[in-house]
Amino acid sequence: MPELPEVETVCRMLAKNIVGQSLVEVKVLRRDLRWPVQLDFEENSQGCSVVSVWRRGKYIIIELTSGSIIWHLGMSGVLRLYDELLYAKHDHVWLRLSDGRYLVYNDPRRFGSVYWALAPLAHVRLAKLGLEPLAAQAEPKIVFKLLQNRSKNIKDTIMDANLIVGVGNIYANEALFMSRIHPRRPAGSLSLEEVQLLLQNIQLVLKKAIAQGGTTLSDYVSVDGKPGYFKQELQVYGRFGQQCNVCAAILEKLAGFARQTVACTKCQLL
DNA sequence: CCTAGACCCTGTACGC
DNA sequence: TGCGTACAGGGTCTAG
Repeated sequence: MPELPEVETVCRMLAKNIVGQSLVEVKVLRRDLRWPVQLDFEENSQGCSVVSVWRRGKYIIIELTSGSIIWHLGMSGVLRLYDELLYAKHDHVWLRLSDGRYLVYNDPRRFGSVYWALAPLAHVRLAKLGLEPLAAQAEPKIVFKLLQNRSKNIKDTIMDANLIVGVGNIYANEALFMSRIHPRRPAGSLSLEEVQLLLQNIQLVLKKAIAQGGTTLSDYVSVDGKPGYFKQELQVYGRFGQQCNVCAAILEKLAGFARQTVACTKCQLL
């Protein structure tokens, strides 16, 4: 399941492989993704050339000579380059490039979405996105202020893309463990020092995961079909019932969260 | 403005 | 073996 590091990995691969090429043919095989693919998607994007590929949060922006394609991979979406077109189950969109290769979007669960927009950052899905955790504006004081007066637990709060983008369930679990902060702590109760530590660890875990090509749990592969190698580094996610790598206590699965939450309640204090 | 909870979807894992 | 069910997850929407 693609999180920020996986999306970043895909963007880098795409930037290397498709910039400068034109989209010779654009085909949508299924329009009922998470949001319906606009009826004019093909005609808007077809014939344009790729200027650059970058991301905002978990949204991939393929900037074209006219407008941009915005792609969100959802949970199970995969963008891959192929030398030839081989129709596979759950292929929903493909783009034929001027070098003859195909960029194919496959997504079994169809939680992903794709749009064409003239100004991608102004798009309704992107306009209200929060801070980029790896960018310079993500300063502890700013994040501390964002968390003030919030009673919701810190774990679900840092996963809110309207505040901070790109921190999905895996990395939220990991960053809180690294910071020795209990997931159930009210977001507003964290001190500036704790916020600073948490932010540092969010950045650290994201950077490490990017360096390893992301985390492949089951379905994620990059553009070249290769998995990520961060799974072996996970300290808590998916390890409930196993021993904490720091204190050897048994890791617990905690209730009351939007997503699976695992913590060492001996290391991470309320 | 904030929060909790439902919802979208299908492959996988598990119990009987 | 096969069937049914719970679960996984990001992001959005609705109700309170």
